[in-house]
Order: sequence, then structure tokens, then C-alpha cells
Amino acid sequence: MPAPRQAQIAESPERSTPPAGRNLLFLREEELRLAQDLLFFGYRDFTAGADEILAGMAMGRAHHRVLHFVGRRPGITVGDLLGILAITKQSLGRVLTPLMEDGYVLQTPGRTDRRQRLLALTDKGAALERRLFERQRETVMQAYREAGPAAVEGFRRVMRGLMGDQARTAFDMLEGPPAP
Amino acid sequence: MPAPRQAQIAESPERSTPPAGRNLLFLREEELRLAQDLLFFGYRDFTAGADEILAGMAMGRAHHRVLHFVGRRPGITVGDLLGILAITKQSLGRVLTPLMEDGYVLQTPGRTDRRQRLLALTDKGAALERRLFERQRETVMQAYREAGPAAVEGFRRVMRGLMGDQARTAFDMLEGPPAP
DNA sequence: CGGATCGGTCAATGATACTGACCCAAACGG
DNA sequence: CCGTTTGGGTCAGTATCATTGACCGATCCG
Repeated sequence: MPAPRQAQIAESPERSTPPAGRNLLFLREEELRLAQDLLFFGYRDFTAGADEILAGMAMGRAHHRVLHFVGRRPGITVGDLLGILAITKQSLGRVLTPLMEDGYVLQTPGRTDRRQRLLALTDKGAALERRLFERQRETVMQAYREAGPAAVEGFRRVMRGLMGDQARTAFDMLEGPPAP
Repeated sequence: MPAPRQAQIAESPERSTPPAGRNLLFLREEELRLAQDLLFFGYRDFTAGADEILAGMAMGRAHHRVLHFVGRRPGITVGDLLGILAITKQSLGRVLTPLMEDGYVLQTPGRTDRRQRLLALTDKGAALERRLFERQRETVMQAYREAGPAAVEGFRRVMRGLMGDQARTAFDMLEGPPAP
């Protein structure tokens, strides 16, 4: 473990006047390795429940992501969905086309721009998305309850901070008004 | 850091009679969808930097995970590594064997049990792991600084809560004493 | 000695992603 | 009105990460 690099004056936003010692240490190497472990284990188990359901239906995580974001923003265009997922058109196609063929997702031409294909969930799609959601809800609820409301707020701030500009923009869009 | 379990009544979805304000709302549907989004975007961008480096070396995320956990626990057995990663022997082999052939990871027979292969990083392996670590450190440091120390503690508690039993055991082992 | 364990390897399969090229149809701009 | 741009779809080929099931050698242990 070489030079722990102490970064004392971290505090740019906040300025939460640390109660004594250990707060200045929070950027040390060990703390960051801890973060790596947390993210690896936590994310893996967060997705595990839904993955199990999906596996039984010849689908994968990518299908879930489409169901999730289309459900979150009914009427989203293919282009906007591509921007959120940050994958290629081809990768999306391999997942979106079957979802439409199997009646989970519905496509309607845009009203103002008829080149656009506006996406929405069918009842069947909404039901599957709901099932996946409920499963993950158990996991997240458990974690939230154990950790408490204050921890949840901290969790949100850190996760948001991990995002790059592109993701942050997409994220803020999603959490914001349902309209633009 | 054992589980502080402070679960105050869950509030069945809806019925949000916020007494002191926003604290009892934190289990509503929208809050959980927010968590899904945070985890998707946050985890993706957390890994993006390292993925970029790895891509230039004909390696992937799985190689990084091996370097990371072997670096974290030098002398770990193949079996224990399999337990941490929760993948199959075959999947590990496809990654571990090339890492050894290319001189990133070193194998030495166990002293007490000579069936075991104790794994450790070579200098070359440690250097690569370091490079990947530094890259992720930038991302995490940025997020930690923006969020502040209190948020970091909350982040940890929530991420740990997302883990299943198996992962939590492995995690506590990793964060605990280096010796067992 | 015999069974269990640790580690490695075979073959086949599937999910997710990539690149680059090419196409149609609709919109837009001079 | 025509040419270009944009939104969307699709072709073929490739890579990584994971799976299952079977089987083997070496070693440990009762």
C-alpha cells in the first residue's frame, strides 16, 4: 500500500465541519477500494433478482432496461432511448425488435415528425416491467430500511456524482418533468 | 459495521402522510425507480474509465475483477476467488489462465495443502491494477467530494444493504483482517 | 486404500455489446 | 422542387462474459 495521498481539503461543496479525526481520511486508498467492492457486490445483487425472472423468459438485462425506460417515459423516441442507454442502434434493435414482435412494446409514428417511432409499453409489457420492478423493490426496500433515510440521501448524492456529464443530463431529464 | 435496522413502518405504497416531512416517503414507487436509474447510470460510468483502458489491451472487466481481488487478498486460493466472483470455474479459467501466461498473476502451490494454487499479482500485474485503480479513483473521489463525508457513509450503508447473504459475507471478509 | 476436494480442461451455447456499411422515408432548406 | 440531413432499420462479422455438463489429475484425509 503505497502513499495514501491524504487530500485534506476536500470540502468544496458542503463544508460539513467534520467531527474530529476520521473524516479527513475518507479519500485514502483503502476507502476507495472499499467503494469498488461495494459497487461490485451491490450492483450485482441488485440486478440478480430481475435477471432470474428474465432468464426464464429468454430475455436478459438489456430487455429489462428497455422496458424500464420506456415505462418511465412513454412516447420516448428510439433516438432518445439510444441516448439514455448509450448503446448502438444495432444493439438496441436486437432487443427492441423482439420486444415489439412479442407484444411487450408498441410503436406509433410521431404526430409532428412521422419519421419518429414513439415507444410505449403494452399492457403485457407493463405487467412484465411491474413484475421485475417488484422484485427489485424488495431488494432496495430492504437496503433502504436497514440504512435509514439519511443514508438514502447520501447514497443518492454519491451515485449521482459517479455519473459522467452525459448520464447526468439524461438522469436529470428522467427525474424531472414528464413533458418536454 | 453491522446492520442498524431502523425500519420504521413501511408505508404501503401511497398513503403518504408525511409527518415531519419527507422522511416517510422514501419507500414510494417513484423513490425506487429513482434508485434503479441511479444504479444503472452510476455503475455504468463508474466502470467506464477502467473499461477504456482494458479495451486497449484485449482485456475486459472480468480481467479487472481478478486483478482487483487478487491484489486485495494476495495468496487467495482459486476456490475462494470463485466464491467472491460467483462465476463458474470455466469462466474464471478463460480469464485467469491468460493473465498467468502473460505474467500478470503468479501461482504458487499451497504450503499446507499442495492442491491449492495461491494467487498473487506480479509486479506487472500490480502495475496494471494500479493504473485501473487510479482511473476509477478519479471518478469516485469526484463523487465523494461533491457529496461530502456524511453522504459517503450513507452510500456505504445502502450499497451493503443491497447485497445478498453470500456477497455480504464475502464483503465483510474482504474488509476485515487480511489474515484468516 | 477409497472417497472427497482443489484445480484445470474439453465442447457447445447464449447474451450483450461492437464496427462498418447500406437502405428507406420523411423533413428541411435554398 | 430537389438535394441533403435526420430518424430509423438492417445486413454481416467479431469480441467478451457468462452458462452447462462432463471428465481428469493430484492431493488430502479418515
